Amino acid sequence: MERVVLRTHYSNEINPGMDGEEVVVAGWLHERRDLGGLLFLILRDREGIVQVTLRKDKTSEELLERVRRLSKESVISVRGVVRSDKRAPNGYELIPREIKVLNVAATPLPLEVSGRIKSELDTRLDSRFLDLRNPRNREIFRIRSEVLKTIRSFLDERGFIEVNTPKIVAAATEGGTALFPISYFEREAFLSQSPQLYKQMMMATGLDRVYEIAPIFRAEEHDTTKHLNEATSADIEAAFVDHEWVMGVLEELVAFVYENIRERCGKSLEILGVELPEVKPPFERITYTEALELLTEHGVELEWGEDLSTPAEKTLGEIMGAHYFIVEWPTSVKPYYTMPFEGREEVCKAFDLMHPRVELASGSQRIHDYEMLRASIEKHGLSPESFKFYLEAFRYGMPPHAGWGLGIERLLMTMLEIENIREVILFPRDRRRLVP
RNA sequence: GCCCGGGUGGUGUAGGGGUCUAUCAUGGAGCCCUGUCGAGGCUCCGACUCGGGUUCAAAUCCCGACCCGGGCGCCA
Repeated sequence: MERVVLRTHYSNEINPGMDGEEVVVAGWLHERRDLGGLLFLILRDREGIVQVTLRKDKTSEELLERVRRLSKESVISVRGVVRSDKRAPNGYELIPREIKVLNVAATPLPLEVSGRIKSELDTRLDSRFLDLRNPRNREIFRIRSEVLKTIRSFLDERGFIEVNTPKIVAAATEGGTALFPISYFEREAFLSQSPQLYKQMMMATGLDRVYEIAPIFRAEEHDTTKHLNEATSADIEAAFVDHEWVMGVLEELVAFVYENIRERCGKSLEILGVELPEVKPPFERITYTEALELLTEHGVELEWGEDLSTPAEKTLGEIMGAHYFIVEWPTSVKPYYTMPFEGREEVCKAFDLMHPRVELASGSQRIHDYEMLRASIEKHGLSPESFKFYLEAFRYGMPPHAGWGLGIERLLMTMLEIENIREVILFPRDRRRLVP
């Protein structure tokens, strides 16, 4: 049986030097320009566009008829001969020998794929598959893929082991954020808000350095351009190190991601119209108390012990102007597993990595002493009983350890200067949106 | 959840008591055109979120619902 070839080349694999060669390209009918005796079809694939040129006097009536009324965004495969011509886009065009119509697109389209008429985000998300045919929107996801690869290779290089922890968990273990309850056979369970407890338990195994890139679920009813109810978190945890060490990993990672994306995603960045700034570690560090003083100087008053409000975060971002760390947080605003400073228990070894626009990551050195952790859980008004499975790991030899969690969507939106976080995730889940 | 703004053809918009038989662009249907590249020209098609109210008259004003955007809150 003969194999049907629907594609031999992507559009970017063809050049004017291939004049006379036969190729098969496949994609979507981006545009049709009928000049009467001349008909141009613009085919779009993942890598760009190809012009297919049909001359009325040199093309069979049958072929002309097939494409003349073909709707935009229909799927076609074109077998044709490359013809070098400087009048054509990219310097070449295809003279078709055969055009297969693989699927006809219905009309009218729910949005303008060309991007000539900008649709609202809501309209775009309703027809996300079409929205992502627009190169500008699609390239975000190429970069996203490259960012994830970069993070993996960076952490692999440093001896981290990738792990997968459960996303269905037994209880609202950490307190704080709201969880999504689900039905788990005869019991109630929850979607995991963070791999925190499990990655810490990994420190009691001897795996030493672990990371996980996975979804996190938060049932908060936030309604902003920087929150999602299902997001992606890159988490690390490392044993025999302190918070300073993991901060170093974090800032070097962020800088490496910028450098790598600049190097490997030049074309995508160009399509997005983004020029990545130089990001050089070490990032500036300010203590929580210093942050409050800075804010006071700029007319934003906060009580010591309060978490930063959105306006405070914005003002600080304007002052700092680049990535920075906020360190030495009040112990009271950070979770129970955070290690306080010895001798001044009111502050702890926690840090937030900030981009001028938004918080990117937070982490800390953890409490590794069983009794201390137990006491801290109680102090936070939580019950050690419900943390038994976690606490057990601290009874039989838990090394000192530290870690952080980095929001992938936050990283992407700040890197690519995208206003709404929903744009950097394929199918965002927010307060109102569950479909598609 | 609170505050502010909004909902007009498939998409994006103009219009803010009668002049609306509702503007423009894009799109769709069709015709013309041999070098388009946001092709061009001509013809046609297609809309006032829903429910109540005010008024001689409502896309326009009022009330409610639903939906959208922004700001905030919530969120280690």
